[in-house]
Amino acid sequence: MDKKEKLLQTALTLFVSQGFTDTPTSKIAKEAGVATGTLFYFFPTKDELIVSLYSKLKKQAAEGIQAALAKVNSRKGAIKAYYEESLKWSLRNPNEFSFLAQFSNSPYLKKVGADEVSVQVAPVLQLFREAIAGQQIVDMDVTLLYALISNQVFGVNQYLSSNSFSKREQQDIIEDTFLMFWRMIEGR
Amino acid sequence: MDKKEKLLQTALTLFVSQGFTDTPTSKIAKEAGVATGTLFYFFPTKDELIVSLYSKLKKQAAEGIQAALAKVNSRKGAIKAYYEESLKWSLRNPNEFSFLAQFSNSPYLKKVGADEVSVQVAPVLQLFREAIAGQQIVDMDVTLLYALISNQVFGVNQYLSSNSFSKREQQDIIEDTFLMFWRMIEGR
DNA sequence: TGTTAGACTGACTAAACAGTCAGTATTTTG
DNA sequence: CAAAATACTGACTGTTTAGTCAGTCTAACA
Repeated sequence: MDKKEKLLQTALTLFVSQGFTDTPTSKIAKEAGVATGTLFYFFPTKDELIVSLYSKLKKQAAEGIQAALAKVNSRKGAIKAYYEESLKWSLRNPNEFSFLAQFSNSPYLKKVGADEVSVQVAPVLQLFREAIAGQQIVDMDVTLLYALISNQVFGVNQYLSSNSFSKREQQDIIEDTFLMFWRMIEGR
Repeated sequence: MDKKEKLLQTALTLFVSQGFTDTPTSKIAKEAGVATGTLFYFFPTKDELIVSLYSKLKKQAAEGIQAALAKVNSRKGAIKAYYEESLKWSLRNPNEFSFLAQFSNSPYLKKVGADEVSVQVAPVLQLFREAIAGQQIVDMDVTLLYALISNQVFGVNQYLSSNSFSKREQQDIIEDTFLMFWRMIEGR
């Protein structure tokens, strides 16, 4: 496998289990089966490795979720698809999700361009805007709606991943909590 | 002032702006106006300093919020009070809140006893249990309800603190979002 | 007043770490 | 094939850092 890719993958595992700063670059290189110099050949500094990993995962997540949106036509269906796919992605990729959570609550977040973050968010905001225009949901700042849906996804993920449910039960909880979310934001 | 207290306070500020591991103990001591040895006199290791700070803040937050609960009699009122006070505390204490968020998403969390965490949560779970028994809200796992309310608080805090609203506007948003939350969880 | 205990000091050290670099292997190109 | 560019190596270094320790200061008590 590509050594650069192997480094990112190893770094992910180690970062999730020990945190950014308690994971020495030497250990990442060793575990990935490459020389220390190689790590710095691809990533000039440790910080750039961390930020690269963030960008890669964020993009990866967004693509998977965005793909599911395309298959839907109704507006409520699109928001539901976004909710469901976000949750399913996070359950399928617990390490990736945990890394993103840790990163987003750390001072590293500042090292990422604000526009890089907003690009991923834009399509969801658009979805909310259309639903407001169509009077399907309450008329409020779409960034607040985005904060609400993201954090509900986060909370339900927390709940699902700290219990051991069957696939069927998970699916039910995902659907139930989406209906609750929809009830929360729907107009009237 | 108490040097131990001064150390905790200084550590908080530095941790929030630079992260745990990019804040050397030497800097904490210097900024707090004490010798390095003093820091290790009170906290045997840096990790214990971090965990102590977590425990202190968590307790502090819980007390403030719990106090407001006592003044309320109705059940919906109690849940509303919990929601409002949590948000207000987090807005009044942004550094403290940011530290707790960072800590909770870091591998340090494992170093805190599980029961220490659950003690703070118990009264809220009880509140939900009673509301379910009284058929005021949907009958679902109270820990899921807890995950939902906590994360909604977190999301609304995020929104409020990244915009500059007047006190009045803040209050309105807090109340509106609580009503939405209630609509989400109320039984039929 | 002398004794004792806790608070506090800061120069010091041993270990760990990010990043370098001079050089070797491998692949691409002309 | 030669030459050039790129991928990769790992021993090494300068710096930073958590934590130590031998000893000082303060206050209370007997």
